[in-house]
Amino acid sequence: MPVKDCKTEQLIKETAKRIFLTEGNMFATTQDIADAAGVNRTLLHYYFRSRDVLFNMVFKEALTELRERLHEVLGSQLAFKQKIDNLVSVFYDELIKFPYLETFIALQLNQEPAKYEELFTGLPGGKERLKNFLKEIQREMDNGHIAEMKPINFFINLFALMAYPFVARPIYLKMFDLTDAAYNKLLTERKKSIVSMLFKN
Amino acid sequence: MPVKDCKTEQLIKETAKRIFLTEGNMFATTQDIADAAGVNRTLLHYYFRSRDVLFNMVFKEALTELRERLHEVLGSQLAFKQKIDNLVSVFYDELIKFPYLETFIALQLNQEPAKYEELFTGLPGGKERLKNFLKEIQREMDNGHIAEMKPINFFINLFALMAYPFVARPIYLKMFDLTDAAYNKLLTERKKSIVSMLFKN
DNA sequence: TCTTTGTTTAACAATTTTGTCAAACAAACC
DNA sequence: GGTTTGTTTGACAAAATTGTTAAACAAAGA
Repeated sequence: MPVKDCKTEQLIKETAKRIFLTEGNMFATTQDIADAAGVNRTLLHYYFRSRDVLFNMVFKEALTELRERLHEVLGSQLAFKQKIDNLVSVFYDELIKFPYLETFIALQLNQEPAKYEELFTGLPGGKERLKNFLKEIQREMDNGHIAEMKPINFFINLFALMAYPFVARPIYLKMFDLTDAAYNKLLTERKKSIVSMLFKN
Repeated sequence: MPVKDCKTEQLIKETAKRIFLTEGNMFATTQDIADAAGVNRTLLHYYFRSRDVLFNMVFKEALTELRERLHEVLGSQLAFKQKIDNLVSVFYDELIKFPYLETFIALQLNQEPAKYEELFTGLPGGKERLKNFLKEIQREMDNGHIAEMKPINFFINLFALMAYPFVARPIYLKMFDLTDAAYNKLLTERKKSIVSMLFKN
């Protein structure tokens, strides 16, 4: 018998990830994905049974990976500012790979909340680590390092400044007649300045 | 003959707007929309010919309205800070009505750029007004009122801080176990603080 | 070589969604 | 009342998409 190589299975999954999360094509059909992967459409059903299973697997994997990386950063023993620095780097890496991950999760979570429940409760200690991070934020405010606000608002600001420019890229390309390269340069410059925007100086 | 009342036509369009842009259900079928509007599905085709036409009309109308309102604010003769204040108010109003408008435009613009071309070139004087606003931002930096950065980054920051919390609402509801009411309160608080976040004090 | 196991394919079936059409209907106007 | 014009409906057709099956195929081991 031939060894289970999983090569085709992996190829299909990676292609689906690219189409859904990198290119942001929510409406891609099984045929679209099969074509992009260069395989027969039936293989998609052979390995994943249905489009829905593949769709959810792709999200679950991508979000789990992101969550684990952020979890690690938040749990590190670094100084606050250094921690934020790492967080920006880690999240930027993810955004470059999957700029539409957050958008899709948000849309899906709105449509079928039950289905994605586990994605937010699956990692043990996640809630605690998040709460501790909010406390850390509060401490930094008390120390006068960052402006006074609800810690959760600081958290949202941080992610807004990182994620939004990736999601809204097509709009700003059109709006300001920018090339992809020019926009990428802008994103790189932003990366350096996000931390300084959030801290008092 | 009966007077053309357009009542049903309007009802269908408003319902589609609600489903697509307020509830964020991109996958809604013609049947879904007809059911939500309480009309026969054939009427949707009678008035709009196809799902695609309706889909595009909904976007075009919503975006055109938003663009005109922003255009007006940008063109006003108010002081810079007051102008930003107005902009936040206007954009917040739109986000409450259609939180998913920007997301959808971004996704669609990525998939079929040609189709949405006109939405960005249709308003005469739009580009100039935008350029002037960027110059205004530069002047404020020169005067030391806001931190030094590329004006376009100030622009993106402004919209990131406004729009992202609406788009990512479902994620934060889950992540921090918040009720809709609590999140709305958060959004209201943010509204007041967005301006102060962007300006030196 | 023959069997076993897993992979790939084409053809087919089922389902879902979209789009069409003719007929029924309702209101204004003669 | 009958005509006209626009509206609404159900039945039907077409298209697109998903899912299934049986058979061909390939590689490894007895």
